[in-house]
Amino acid sequence: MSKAKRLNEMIMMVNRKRRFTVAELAQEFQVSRRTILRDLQELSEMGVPLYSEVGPHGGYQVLKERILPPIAFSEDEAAAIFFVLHALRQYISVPFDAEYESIKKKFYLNLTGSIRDTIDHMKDRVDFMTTAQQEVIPHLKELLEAAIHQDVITIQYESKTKKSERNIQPIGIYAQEGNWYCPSYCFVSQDYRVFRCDRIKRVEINDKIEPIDLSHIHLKNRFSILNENKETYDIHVELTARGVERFKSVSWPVLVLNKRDDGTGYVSGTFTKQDTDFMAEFFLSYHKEARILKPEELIQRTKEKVNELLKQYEL
Amino acid sequence: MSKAKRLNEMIMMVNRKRRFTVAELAQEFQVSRRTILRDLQELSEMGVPLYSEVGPHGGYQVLKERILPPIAFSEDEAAAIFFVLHALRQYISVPFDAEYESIKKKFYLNLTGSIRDTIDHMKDRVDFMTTAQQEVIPHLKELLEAAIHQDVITIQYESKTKKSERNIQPIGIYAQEGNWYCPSYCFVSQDYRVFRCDRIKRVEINDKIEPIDLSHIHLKNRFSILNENKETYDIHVELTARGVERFKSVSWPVLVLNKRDDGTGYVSGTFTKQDTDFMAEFFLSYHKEARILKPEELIQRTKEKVNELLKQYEL
DNA sequence: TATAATAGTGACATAACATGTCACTGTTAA
DNA sequence: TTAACAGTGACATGTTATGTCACTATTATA
Repeated sequence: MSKAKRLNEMIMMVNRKRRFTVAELAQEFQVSRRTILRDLQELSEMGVPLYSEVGPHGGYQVLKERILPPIAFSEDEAAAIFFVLHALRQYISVPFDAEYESIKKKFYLNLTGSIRDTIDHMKDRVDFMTTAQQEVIPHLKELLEAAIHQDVITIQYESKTKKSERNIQPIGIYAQEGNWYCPSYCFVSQDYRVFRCDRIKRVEINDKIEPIDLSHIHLKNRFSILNENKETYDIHVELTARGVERFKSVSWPVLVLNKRDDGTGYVSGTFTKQDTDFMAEFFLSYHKEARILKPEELIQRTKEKVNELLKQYEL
Repeated sequence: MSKAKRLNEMIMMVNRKRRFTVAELAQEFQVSRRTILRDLQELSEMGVPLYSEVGPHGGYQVLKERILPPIAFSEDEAAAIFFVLHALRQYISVPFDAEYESIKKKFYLNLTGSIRDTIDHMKDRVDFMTTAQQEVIPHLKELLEAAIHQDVITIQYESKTKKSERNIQPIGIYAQEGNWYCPSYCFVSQDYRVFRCDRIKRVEINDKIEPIDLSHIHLKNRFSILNENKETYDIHVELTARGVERFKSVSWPVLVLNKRDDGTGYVSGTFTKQDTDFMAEFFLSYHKEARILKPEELIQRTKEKVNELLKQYEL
């Protein structure tokens, strides 16, 4: 095996093993200890964060910030990565600000001339208008990591009215209308709750509480599971062709858009009682393009909303 | 200089030069012609798309799809790239589907063990709820490229009512509410127009028309420039604290949110006459959380809208 | 049509680099 | 005290990279 190939494979191997000894690698790669020592020194110089301890139970360790073997991207791929990094960061706070900068730097070092200009110009030529105010969400990364590793965490949560401390186990994170939310199992209320991530002021891993098994629940299926014991309504809303167009840009997992051949359509599905207010306001904003047929409770609530509007505009 | 370093620099050099001869490179890198030939063969094997022609004015050329020198990313950077690629594609159609697949493949080949699992799990743990229907927008990439290179293109545009063919020069592309839009200078109407990208059915570069100088206009400043000659209204809308919260997730360049210490605030700015209808519906959807004070035309239009609602809900 | 500019190959010597071996130093847990 | 580990330096040897040279082949253009 050539040296270059051996080094690449060595990066992957040490990343996988985390701890290893020189003799061990010498055995695996069928080269001498001396060669492995020289290779490890080269990896260090390349940026692999290695650390060694002598003595029994000593050996090498790879620290955090492990690096991958070098990858050659095409210019189009580089442009795609820049595009999505730039675009998504415009759209919403993402938990990777430091990484964005370092990725940018690495690419810039390897780009010359026209492609560099292309990428520079892209910044002025792509925009995301529905952007929320760019407030940094400090604990988003920790929440995502807790969701991935299924850790229990202790958070301090500040809702509009009160502060509280809770132990939760995140299911995932999702973005909606420019905000990040974190649906989780809450050990305090012993039920599932959705937390708005910018209101989570402190996150600490809590290894005293045993995580519950959420492996079957993730973001795609949580609605059907979590709504099981709640009071729900069946909904039916007729949409004009324009209404259909508009509804297409919304997608709630619980509401389904059914199109007809003539362009009109209707919304069906179920929603929980506590969302009645939201649904009333939502379909009211469609004006003539939406007509609620079911449920009666939603129609009633909508009428009340119109009455409130009436008063405000003194007709 | 070591061979590895020379090869990396050679990738960058040939990418920059596009056309070159063997003797030229031999001179620049201070090695023999024979070595350069061997190096170029290696680059070819590494995937650099080289093509050569013999004879006077012959030489080497790099074809499209140029590749960059290999870059070593950290695992965190790889995770960030995966996150944004995955997230943005959930949110909206992006003109980089092929690149997404090839980037994924390249990373997967270089990932092992835990980090691979982390990335696999991320897919189930991150979601974007405001996602538009995932309709592929066929010409988005060409529009972006035309905007970057300031090309004039001929498009076929299908609005709700009619089809037309136009020559336009794109300023950029932007995403709003799950749709892509392309503000451009239109040579047919001799004015700036915004086109919805999914209604653009054909794109061809038109090199017969000379591009106009749009270099001073880009997405960030186009509103102030383009609205210069249009009839506009000054707006003032009072918002409650809840209204402020809600308005934060909107950001139109022309409307500014002014916050007060008590949490309430107001919206100020200007909008064009033709947007009156949209503004009326928009602030109506805020119900009690928004109160329009200016302009009179907008208040009037809003009252008409409420009247229409009245009829629909038969109060 | 001759010429010069270009790519490309093969063979060989030599230079540079990579590897293995070995004898050694140093640290530390058990 | 011992064994398990990292680490170094020197040197011989094996492998790869490079240069040189003599060659072939193609093609634009003077």
